[in-house]
Amino acid sequence: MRGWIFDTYPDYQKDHMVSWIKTEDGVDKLVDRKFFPTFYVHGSRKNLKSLADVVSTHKLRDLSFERKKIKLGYDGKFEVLAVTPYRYKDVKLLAKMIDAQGGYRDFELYDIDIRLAQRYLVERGIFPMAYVDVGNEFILLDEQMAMEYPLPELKHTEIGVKVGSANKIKKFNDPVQAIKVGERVFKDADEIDLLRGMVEEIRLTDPDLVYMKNGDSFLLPYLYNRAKANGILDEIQLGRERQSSRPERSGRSYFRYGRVEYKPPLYTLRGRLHIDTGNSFLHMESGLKGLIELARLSCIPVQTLAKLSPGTAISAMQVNQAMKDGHPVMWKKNLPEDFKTAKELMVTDRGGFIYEPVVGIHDRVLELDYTSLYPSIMVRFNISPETLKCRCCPDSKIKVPEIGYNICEKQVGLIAKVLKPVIQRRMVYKKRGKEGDLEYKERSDILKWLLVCSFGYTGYKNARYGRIECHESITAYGREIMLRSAEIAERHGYRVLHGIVDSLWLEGNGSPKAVAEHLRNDVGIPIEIEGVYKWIVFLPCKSMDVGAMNRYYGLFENGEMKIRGIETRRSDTPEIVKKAQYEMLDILSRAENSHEFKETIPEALGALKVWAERVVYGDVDLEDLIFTSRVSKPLEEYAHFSNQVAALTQLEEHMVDVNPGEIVRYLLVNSESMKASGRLKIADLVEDGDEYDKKKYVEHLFKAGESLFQPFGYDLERIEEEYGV
DNA sequence: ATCACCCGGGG
DNA sequence: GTGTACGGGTGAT
Repeated sequence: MRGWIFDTYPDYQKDHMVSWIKTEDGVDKLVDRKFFPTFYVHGSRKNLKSLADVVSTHKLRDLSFERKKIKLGYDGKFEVLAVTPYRYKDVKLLAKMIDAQGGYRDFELYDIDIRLAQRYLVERGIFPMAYVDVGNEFILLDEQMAMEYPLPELKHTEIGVKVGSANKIKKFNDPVQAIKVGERVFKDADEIDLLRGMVEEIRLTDPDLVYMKNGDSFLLPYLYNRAKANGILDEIQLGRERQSSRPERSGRSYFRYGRVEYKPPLYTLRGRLHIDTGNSFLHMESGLKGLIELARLSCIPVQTLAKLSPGTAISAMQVNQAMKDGHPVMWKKNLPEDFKTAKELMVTDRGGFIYEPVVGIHDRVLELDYTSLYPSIMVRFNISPETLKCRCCPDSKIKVPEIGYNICEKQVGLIAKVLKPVIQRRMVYKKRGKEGDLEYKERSDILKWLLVCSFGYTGYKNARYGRIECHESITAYGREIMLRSAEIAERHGYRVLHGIVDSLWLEGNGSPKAVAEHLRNDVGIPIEIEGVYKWIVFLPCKSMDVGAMNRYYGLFENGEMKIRGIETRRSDTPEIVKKAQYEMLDILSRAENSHEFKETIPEALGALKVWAERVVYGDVDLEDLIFTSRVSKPLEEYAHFSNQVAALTQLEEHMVDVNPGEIVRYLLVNSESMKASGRLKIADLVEDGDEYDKKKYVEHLFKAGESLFQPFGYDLERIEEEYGV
């Protein structure tokens, strides 16, 4: 049988691996009962010996002493205890027990926390969506690094549900009103019939992919709950075989980069791929073809990958490379869950190149970006945790600028091995994508995110293959390159207006192409002309009179605008403020230069005044006035009576639980009220004709005007005076 | 003035 | 078993 490895996952009840093979005429389920993961423990000989005695009292498949290359970048072997647990779920349990036994100090554990499917695929030498011949074993008819690969035709459908709730607060207990499966709509019937109709439609149309918006966060748990309430839970089968209605992993709130996030329970389907189109970052960013490309590279099956972040994927690729090189993977407890872009990370850590912006408007500004500066540095200078300050090349000719660390000359580091092909693939895909092929654009887009996040995963001390010295070295090279670039630009007649990490804004009459070409040749890292602005405004901090690093807006020669840091870009800005600010920007976009820009300001503020009038006279869609905000903790932990507290209080009265990290939506009724019900109204309860805090909304509108025009003498006070209603 | 708390990526 | 950026904003105390 020939086909594509469509999905792979462990069955923790039966302790075998399941693969679904998509063939020309259907889908086949394949069970592999011969896969049993082994993990390794390293410690002193004495400790290992006594550990072996303890561990051998447990039911195991195998226990032995072996020699393994546990040090990355070193081929010498060390004695380890190899443990093959009896059951899949015992890997973590035994590891925890052993770790505790050694006082969290005596033992180093390896190959504990690798996704089983990923490990299985790597050990079998296959990968997701690989074309294979399946007999007694997998015979690969495909290459993991191939840039052209055949893919099966995949049938897809989308499920959507209309909830019959009394008000707009959707609850798990509200009955189903209608269900849409692809083009079929089930409605005007008993709830049981609606649910059965959906199941039957899925069975008949037999899709490979099931898209659901908020499938994890609402739809699937809701449908299971309704089926249960109607006593037909066992009939709800949306996959290609029966499965539990319980999620793969339960929901949880967790702390990530200074804020609380909520990850809902995750639901997978057996034999089909469920993709939550509302919650899959990778799918939203790139689409199915991007997901498939990354699944192939990372050995994370598509359905799983759809729920993960780019950082997790890059980390998986590093793990795979280590496994292929014969290195067991050190157990890394409590990895950061998600990614942060190089810009975010670097600006804050003060490691990246920064040239404080010259506040105000500037004409004819050239923006140059190194698209993959940090990944390129890692590859070019071979920066990796094991190559940096390596013992084998103390006199290496490669020395990190400013810091002077030596870098290995003898072997290519893990990070470079992983990133080099990613950079190369991205370049090729990007080119083809620009020629109009959407599939290549999707692939290029997903690899872009991989590259953007790769630095965070190498520089961060908590990352699996992270090392603080890597972080320092990459930024040191980055600064050197950017300073040199600025110098070269100046020789071309430009003046640096602003610079940050990998971008430069230049004012002057040089030739953009000539300077970019010069930089490309001199630095040897791809640089791109982001564009030439007819004009660009760098904004100051509202409180102090210094340039803010990431607040600006400008108009490119092609008519597009680039906007950063102001209200339109924030998720907690009500729609009406965004609309008003967009309208002002739209009016400004007719200005060809700074002179015309300044003449246009009154017209833009006039438009703002119209929005303020609408607010005052009640000529607004209440939906446009809704604030959206994420809550960071449970109600009782808040110290101040903020809008979030008022919203949470009101929701609690309506018996709605909000997990830390989830959002609340509300209409501001009276910002001065110290009572929850007086302060605001939950968005789902808002009705036509509801009153709202006109004064406050007008103030928000005018603040959005201030954001744009503060450098031109229009502060809040003046706008209120001249354009107040 | 100081403290508390939220956002940052894209569409 | 444990820590968690930082600059920029708004709003509460």
